[in-house]
Amino acid sequence: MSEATTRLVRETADRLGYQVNALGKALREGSDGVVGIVVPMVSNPFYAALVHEFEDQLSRLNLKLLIADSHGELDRELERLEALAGRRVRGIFAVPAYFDRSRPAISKIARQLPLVQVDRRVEDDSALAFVGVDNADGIGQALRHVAEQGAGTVVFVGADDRTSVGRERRRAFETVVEQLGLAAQEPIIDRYLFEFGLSAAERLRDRPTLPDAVIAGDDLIATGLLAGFARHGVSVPGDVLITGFDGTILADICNPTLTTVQQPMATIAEAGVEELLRKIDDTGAAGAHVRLPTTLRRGDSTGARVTSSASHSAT
Amino acid sequence: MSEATTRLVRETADRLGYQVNALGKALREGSDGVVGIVVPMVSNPFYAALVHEFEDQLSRLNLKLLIADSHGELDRELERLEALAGRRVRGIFAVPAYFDRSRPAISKIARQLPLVQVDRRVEDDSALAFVGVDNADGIGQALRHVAEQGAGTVVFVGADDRTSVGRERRRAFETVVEQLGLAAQEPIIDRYLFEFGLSAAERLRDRPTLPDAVIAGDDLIATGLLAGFARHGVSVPGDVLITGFDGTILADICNPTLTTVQQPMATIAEAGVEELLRKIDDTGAAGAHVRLPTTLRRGDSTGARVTSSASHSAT
DNA sequence: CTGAAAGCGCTTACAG
DNA sequence: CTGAAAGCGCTTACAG
Repeated sequence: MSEATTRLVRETADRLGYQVNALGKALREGSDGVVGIVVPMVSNPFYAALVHEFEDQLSRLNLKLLIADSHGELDRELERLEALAGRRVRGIFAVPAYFDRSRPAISKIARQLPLVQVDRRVEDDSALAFVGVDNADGIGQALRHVAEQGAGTVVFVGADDRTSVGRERRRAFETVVEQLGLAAQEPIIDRYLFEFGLSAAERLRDRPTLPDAVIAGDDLIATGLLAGFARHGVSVPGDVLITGFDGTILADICNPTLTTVQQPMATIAEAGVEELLRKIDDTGAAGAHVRLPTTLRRGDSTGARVTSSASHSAT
Repeated sequence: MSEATTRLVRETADRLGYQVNALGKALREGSDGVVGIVVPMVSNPFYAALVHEFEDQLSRLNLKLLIADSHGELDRELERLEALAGRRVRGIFAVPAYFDRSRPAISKIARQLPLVQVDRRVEDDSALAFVGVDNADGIGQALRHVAEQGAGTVVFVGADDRTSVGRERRRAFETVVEQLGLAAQEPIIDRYLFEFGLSAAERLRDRPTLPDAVIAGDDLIATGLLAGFARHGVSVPGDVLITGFDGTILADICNPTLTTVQQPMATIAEAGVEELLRKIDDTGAAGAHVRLPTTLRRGDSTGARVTSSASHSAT
């Protein structure tokens, strides 16, 4: 076929506005260039950032991202997973709504197509791939930091055991508190919401004694605590120290800025995509569990930092 | 066909894990139950919230949402729009990256399938549907409010004319300032980023005189200004008042809380879905332009509110 | 090397 | 009322 013909065909196609029908292509080829992700709540800045990173990684591989929101509800999660599977997406990233109750749905879908759990996992998931952070070590970093800042009495304000993340952070808190010989007040447990942090601040203020430091389950709770304490005239870090978890933009926006356990969002997305590609190449591949390290990101909520010039002159 | 047979078929299908292949269904039917949305940045809390509302509205109609991120870049936007069109989605919601340069891509896609512009629009778009807020009135609400709080000199810190929202808010600022007889300092113009607000605060502090109030182009810029002023010891609302725009969760999280122009996210999604359904029903339907009203949401960044009990006793 | 046919999984319209 | 055929748009494998 001559070059001229090729050009003519292309030009005519363009002129007529021809566009490949991705549906026909996908049907013929068994799947198309779409990957799905199911998150509990896109409006949580952590998941928004994570989705952003995944979208970025995937677009380099010419893959599109279909985003679904489970609202953290079991039936919605199943419906979303089945909708994605029914569309024969190449693979699915899932942040399970529940540690225990999401297991059947996640396992079922994982039997049908490549699936990688992200951030949270379900129980007995040795056959399933997972990419997330070392939550226990993250909480350890936060606790050691406030201990160094002089905190003796601490309290955990976080989420319940319904999610793997909730239970991992909560248990790590108890373990590390003991290791460090700190005193722990009764924890306050609910959900990852700003409003919860707000009300938790009130409950803490009403206690006979305020703890020296509050370890929050995530940045939303931490910023809620910050706002709640501000309303009630409790000074942070003057009266109490606060740490968050995730390292979202919220930590910059609040005042004082928040000390938080930084999750490596870009690396999570990279590792997640890598795992998914592995599963796509070899459907029988065992599910690897990837635990990435967190880093402590210091803000002003755990005490004013010694400025670098001052710290130099002190040395 | 007997009931027993029906049941047997269903049970067997279930046992074998049969699942309708949405691809075949879609190919046969010409389209499937998927709607696409292209936003400039999912990690902007405003767009995250908007996506959340759209997802909510659509799921009631059994429609799935395919989310794409243009990063505010022209080529990426075109690529995403074409990918969605190639998949023969039912329709597309688009937040155009540019007022002028996005026009060809948006128009082209809109000729192929139902498309509704959301939040931002392109120029000469009388044929295209649009749903957004009355930005001019929103800026008016903010300016009248700071004027009532005693501000005489004001400044606009917002985004440039590349987006319809940027130009609408900026021009409204100039118009209303004149109407109210306020004095305006030289505006500072860049992009909708927290970091920009941060640097703008520094530039304002370095001016010979601080304005009485800063009208920010959105909540990200406003919270950036807040954080920037806090770092440089400028008191808000003591030394300067600040207003935001959007009404995101950021307005609650910052300290002081932010007075902001609240966009009715849920109503925008409702109206957007309604317009899209109209276009789907009647492809030739003229593109309606829906402008929804904003409301002023008062925070502490424009002066401590008189508490309701105090205001009652004062009356 | 070119061109026509087969088939992905579905649903609708039609023949029996 | 039941069952087989046609066709959505694509790509791959095969016949000419």
